[in-house]
Amino acid sequence: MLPKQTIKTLLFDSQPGLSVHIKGWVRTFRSHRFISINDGSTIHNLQCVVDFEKMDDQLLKRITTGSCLSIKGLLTESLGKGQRVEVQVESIDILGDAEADPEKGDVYPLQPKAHSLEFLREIAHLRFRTNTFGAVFRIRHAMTFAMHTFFHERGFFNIHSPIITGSDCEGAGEIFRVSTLDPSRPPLTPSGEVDYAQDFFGKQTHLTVSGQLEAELAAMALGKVYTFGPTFRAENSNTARHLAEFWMIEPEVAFADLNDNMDLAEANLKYLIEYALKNCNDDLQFLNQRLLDEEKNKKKEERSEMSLIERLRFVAEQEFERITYTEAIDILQKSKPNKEKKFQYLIDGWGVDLQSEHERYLVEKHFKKPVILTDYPKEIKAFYMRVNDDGKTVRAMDILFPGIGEIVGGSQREERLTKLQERIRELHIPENNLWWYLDSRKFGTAPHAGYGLGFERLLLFITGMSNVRDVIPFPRTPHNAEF
RNA sequence: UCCUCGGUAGCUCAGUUGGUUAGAGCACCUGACUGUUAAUCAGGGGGUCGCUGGUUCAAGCCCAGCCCGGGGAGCCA
Repeated sequence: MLPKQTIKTLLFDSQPGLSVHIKGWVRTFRSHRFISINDGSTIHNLQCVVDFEKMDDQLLKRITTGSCLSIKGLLTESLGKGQRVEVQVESIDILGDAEADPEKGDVYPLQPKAHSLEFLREIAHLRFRTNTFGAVFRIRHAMTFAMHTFFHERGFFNIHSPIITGSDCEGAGEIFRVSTLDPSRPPLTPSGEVDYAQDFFGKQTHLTVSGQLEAELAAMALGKVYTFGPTFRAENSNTARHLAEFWMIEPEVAFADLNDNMDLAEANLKYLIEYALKNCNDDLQFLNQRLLDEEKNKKKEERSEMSLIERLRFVAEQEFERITYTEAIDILQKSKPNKEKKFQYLIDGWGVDLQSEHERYLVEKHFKKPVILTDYPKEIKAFYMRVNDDGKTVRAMDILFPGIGEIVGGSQREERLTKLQERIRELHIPENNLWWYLDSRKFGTAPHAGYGLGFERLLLFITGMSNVRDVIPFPRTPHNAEF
């Protein structure tokens, strides 16, 4: 039976004298007397005190780190210093043992000590039970909830864009094919190619790389929409910022221009940060301390100027710096590292794409706050972005965050049919695959804008973790789909 | 995919110019103690040194290939 009480309510809202029935997992068992138990409702553990002289010795021996217990007892004021209340144990049922002795079987791998994140990644099925990942995934939930709240409060409608799609048009990277054909003996056409007409959908299909194009169609009727779903990229990128399966939020707004788009994105990010500060305080305090402890091992020069929580407050309060690509190139060209040739890629003129080192310089050294870059050269941006009157730049915007880089990428969309077709031809995109998208420009087209927000990158910033593989429960990366 | 660093006990790591029986802390087992906060104290068990091949009288250490992981880069969110 599900207990009515959680450790969270017992620790913070309950008074001594209460009868307690609690179920949870043992974190530590000290001095044969103190069981520290956690049920996931909060990062804090409940201390359960047993009178070992009255308890069965065989039962006590089975109370190991990781085992699952059902405990009945009385809530009392704590005699010790670490907690307000504790439970005087009356009875214990062991719901699940966790072996600690290697001679008796497979040992529960988590110990009451700090483990490396790399080790925990290899036991992703158990890492939920650590303080760090408990905090991270409670915050991930809170951010999911806050994301929907943010858009709902502003009159947006959530659109479920398809996961399997038949259009390979955005050029947003390599795709994962979806097929039910037998890979070893696929049906062939007379000319010897794989005959996808006989495949499940009667054509080639793949996992979505973005819900944007579908969201644009919905925005041309519902006005303000957003998607929030998984996205798949089969790119062989091995970095702390990339996943083969990640979650993206993509708002799309009719009658909005690039300035509206920037306003929305900035408000969106600040709302989430403020929500976390307000509602995830315990977990953030823990992650804050975790980072401080980690920094103690670093050299002074490598330590960050602000703690996690200070950084969150700072970004929530700051106006993001808004500059054009052209202005950014100017700043970078005149910058010290460019003049002293410290950049690996020197900025020698207008038109080149910015590298990570340049984005970091702008955000972390020059402005020292989030930066929104706009109006990039059209050559380095996607076909659907609205061309400016200069004919050279497009109404694109990227939001760059300290320590993370690009967290948002968006644009005002090209709503003029002929201009859009021009761009499609310039980039040699097969137009007939996009007939449904072009229809939105044929029939009642309207100016509109939107962006994509990488959910895991946002979580990196909010939790202070440094690898996206540690903010998604089961990361999918090249050569890794174990769980 | 490229560059770079690494892989030694269940975990975190040390291991000297190649040289006898590969160490420590935590975890585990036995005992002591009992209001602890990753409890403490004493004793004990635990190793295919990532894999394969090579050099050498001798390889954890040197060389080659492969596998796995971290960091950085590219691609991007």
